[in-house]
Amino acid sequence: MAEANLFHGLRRAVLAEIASMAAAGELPPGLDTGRVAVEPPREAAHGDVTTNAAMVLAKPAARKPREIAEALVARLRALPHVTGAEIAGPGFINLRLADGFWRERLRVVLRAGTAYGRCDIGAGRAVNVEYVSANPTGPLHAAHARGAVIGDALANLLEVAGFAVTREYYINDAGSQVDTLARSAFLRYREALGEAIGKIPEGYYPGEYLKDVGQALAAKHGPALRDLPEAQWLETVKRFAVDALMAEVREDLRVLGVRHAVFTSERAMVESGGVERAVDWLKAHGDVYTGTLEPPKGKLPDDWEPRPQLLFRATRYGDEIDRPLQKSDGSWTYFANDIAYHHDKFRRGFAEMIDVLGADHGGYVKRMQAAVKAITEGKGALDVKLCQLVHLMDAGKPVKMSKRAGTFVTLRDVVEAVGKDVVRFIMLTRRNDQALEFDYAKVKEQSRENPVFYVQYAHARARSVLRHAAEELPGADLSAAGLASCDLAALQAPEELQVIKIMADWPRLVEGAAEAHEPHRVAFYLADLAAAFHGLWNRGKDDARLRFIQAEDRAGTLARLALVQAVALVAAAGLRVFGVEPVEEMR
RNA sequence: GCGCCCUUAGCUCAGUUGGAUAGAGCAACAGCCUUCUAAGCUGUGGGUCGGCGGUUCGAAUCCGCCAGGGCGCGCCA
Repeated sequence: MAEANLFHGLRRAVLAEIASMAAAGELPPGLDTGRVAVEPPREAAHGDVTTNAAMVLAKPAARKPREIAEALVARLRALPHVTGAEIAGPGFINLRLADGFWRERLRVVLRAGTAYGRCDIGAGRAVNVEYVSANPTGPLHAAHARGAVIGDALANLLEVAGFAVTREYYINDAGSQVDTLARSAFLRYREALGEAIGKIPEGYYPGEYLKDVGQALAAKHGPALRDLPEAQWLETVKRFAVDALMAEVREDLRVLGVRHAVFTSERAMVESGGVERAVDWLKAHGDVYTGTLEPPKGKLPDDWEPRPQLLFRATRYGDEIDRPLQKSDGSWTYFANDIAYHHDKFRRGFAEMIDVLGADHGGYVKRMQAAVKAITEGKGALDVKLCQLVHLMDAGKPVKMSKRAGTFVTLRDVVEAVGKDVVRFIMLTRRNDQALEFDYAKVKEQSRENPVFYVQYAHARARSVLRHAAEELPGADLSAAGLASCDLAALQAPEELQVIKIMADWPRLVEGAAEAHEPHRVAFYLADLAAAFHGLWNRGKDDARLRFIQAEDRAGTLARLALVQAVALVAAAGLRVFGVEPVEEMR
């Protein structure tokens, strides 16, 4: 089978020519070619392929870029499929490839079918992607959807790139927030037993959703807990409430189409001695000491007093200050627990870890990366994807939310309003570290400006043509495999070749996006593919020769259907990375 | 006050890990189309890449300082 990423082969060909130039004495031997890039040029006008080889080699070879380029371009011109090679700018070499070469790429797409774009840069390495990890103190709200979708799409992308991915959710069920949850649930329990509880006091979770938990507690325990001192009901109620809310969270995630393979309980990890294990490990490596931190610069916390405490030597691993592991009451800080959690991930075989977190964790990244470096002796790597805010709008007006009043828009509200596929796609139309505007009205609009619609429409349009063709050409094999072996000579128009070139770039895009951990690149790719396909379609309006189905031209029709089939395949492959169902028709 | 992230066309955003004359969609302007296969098409104008320095063949991209916005700043998670 032909190599999916055609630029790999081209790069090898360029390097082979460089080697033979060295052998012929035209270049010094043993040059480092690591920085030689062979890629599509930014501008289509510059040809199909560009390489910076002459410029990169100029310095080590002590030659002028253009001199090297002259010699190299003559050799590249002789390569198979190369129809043009020229030197441009400061020493770029631009290549043009034969139309026939591109037509053959179409067969590569069709033969690979739904597997087109898969690659093996991951080589089966284990990667742990942790995402959502919201506190189990309430239903997921709209902002959680972004992290959920980014994490899920990134996991899909890494799978396509050949990694062994584990999707993980960290349940923060150990801290004081779940104590607050338990007290709030207990209040609702008393309410369910008929007591008038009045206004929910400050410091409790006011959300209506806790009424159900209170009802369920009352149904299970009757009045048995009501008159006990807190110490005797807290554990029971906490566990019950956390379980109930995690069930809600899982349901929210299911509605969004997000499924984690592993749920790790912070509490279970702490109770099993995970923190001691991790801290002892750090102690043994000299990364823990008892010391007193300088007060933070600027405004002091009201109750600041210098206090010796157990510290992690984060400065040794690139952080600004050393970080506390224990609170004043001797219990572990959240950070200590998180070190233990990442230690645990590493022990489970994950050297590569990705945490998808909210932007409010920004100040936390350096210390966690320092900790991962320490706890894995430099063998592990942690990438943190911070997700910026989502601004919910409706027709340009902000949707009102108040966390204090407990009136926030839930994830489920959003999914019910526009559908999971729209939520998923839109959440991926911006880089994770940029704020995103989510406008109910705009995301449902059926227009060029709405990328979900535009991309889905391209897929639906392609599928529609194939359905139509099946009626026009009874008995023809219009499957991808069948069309892969038809005569493609009719594909001559620049618009047709342009669509093929974009599809030929899909494997390269997957590699780059997977390496950079940037699923949003897929959204922009799909929009480009859709634009080229719609453009081709529109050209068929004025130029009948570009219409896909032409009764009097069976061979040409089959060739164009091969193109259409490939567009459907690639669009579907991209949408599946997003966990979005490609639609057969627009409704 | 300190740290992290962000700043690209009037607006919304890309920019392939340092490449060429910085791109796309809206909006604006100028035409076309009014019916086919499915909710239009073509063209034009628009930029100090927040600012100033530095690194080098080459910077939106890397480094330093400054400005503006967001987030965070021991005993919240």
